[in-house]
Amino acid sequence: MGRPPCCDKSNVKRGLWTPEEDAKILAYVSNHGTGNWTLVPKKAGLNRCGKSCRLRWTNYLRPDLKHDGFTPQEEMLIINLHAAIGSRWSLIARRLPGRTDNDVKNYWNTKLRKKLMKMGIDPVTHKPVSQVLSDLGSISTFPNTNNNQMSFVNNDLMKNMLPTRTEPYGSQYSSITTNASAKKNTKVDQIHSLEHQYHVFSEASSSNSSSTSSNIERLSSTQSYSCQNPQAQITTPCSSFEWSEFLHSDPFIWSEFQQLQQCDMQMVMSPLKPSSLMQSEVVISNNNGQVGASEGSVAVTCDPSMSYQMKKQCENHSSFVDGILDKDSEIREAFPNILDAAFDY
DNA sequence: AATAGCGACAACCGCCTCCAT
DNA sequence: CATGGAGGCGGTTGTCGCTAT
Repeated sequence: MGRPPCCDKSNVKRGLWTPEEDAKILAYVSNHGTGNWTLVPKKAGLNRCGKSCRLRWTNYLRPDLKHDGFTPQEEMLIINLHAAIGSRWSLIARRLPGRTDNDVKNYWNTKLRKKLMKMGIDPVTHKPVSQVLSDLGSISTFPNTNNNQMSFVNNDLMKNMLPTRTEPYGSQYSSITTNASAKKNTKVDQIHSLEHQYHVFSEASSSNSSSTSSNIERLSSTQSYSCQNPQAQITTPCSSFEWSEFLHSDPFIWSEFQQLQQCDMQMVMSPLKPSSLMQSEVVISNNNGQVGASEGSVAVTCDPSMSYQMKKQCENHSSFVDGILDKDSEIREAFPNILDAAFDY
């Protein structure tokens, strides 16, 4: 037999918390600490569900929480992490001291997602819209599904498809797209290769979303994941995904994140990108221009001058948009009829 | 002044995994 | 071993305050 119910759901207060209720929670936690939340309502004299008490504490009352606005650095970190691991808000929040998963989730939904869409970036895949449309075009013969990678295709996005030049942005995207711009003369198939690698990772991470919290921790293993998402198998020929491969090419997610946290915030803004891009381009530095690579890891270049260049790129907001437009041109050259293609949504 | 529209954020809902019984 | 609640999580809804009309 299981445990007894934590509370009578039909007989507990719901809705916004009063200062008095907050005070009771705070008093209880200061005396007894956290844990065993089912007992908290009774012991603290609250007519609330224990689960509700726990949420109130973790999302609002915890003394280590920040209640001020998100900084640009935090904003960039959220975007970069979302690009890498998707909407694992609790994992993202762990990288942001004083922020909760609810904070991050709300900030993403109310601000960042719209911001990216306005810039012509698909907030799901973090790719330029035209690039995603080309991907969609290539799979347009398949039946419509609930694949979340297509979920962005809505009127709001379509209205904002074209990148604007007014939105300031210093980010990974600046670096990504500047590099994309630098690769202007690379062959189309090389571009496709990079896109494919990115796709493989995106699908691998999204296809395991049901196991949420443990995924990133598992990154330190060399376990091989296969694509479980049927749509992923259709859209990408990913028979399997080697986390070890990804780790060796991505110093950000890979093991020593704390090391990165000691670095300059510009480093934190370094992109999470397809492996072949990462290997030659990621530059990480701290104030001394030094960073130690952990055992068994790929050495990470530390170059203060490069960090400075990144900063300049970030300050130069137009470079990001220019990069997007350059990438756009590449795609349009490769798929001249991309915008004429009929899509099945 | 009234109110519709919107953004921000707190809180809830439903699902999943873990674990006590 | 089976059951069912606790805790954790992401998605969604509700509420409040501000602004435009």
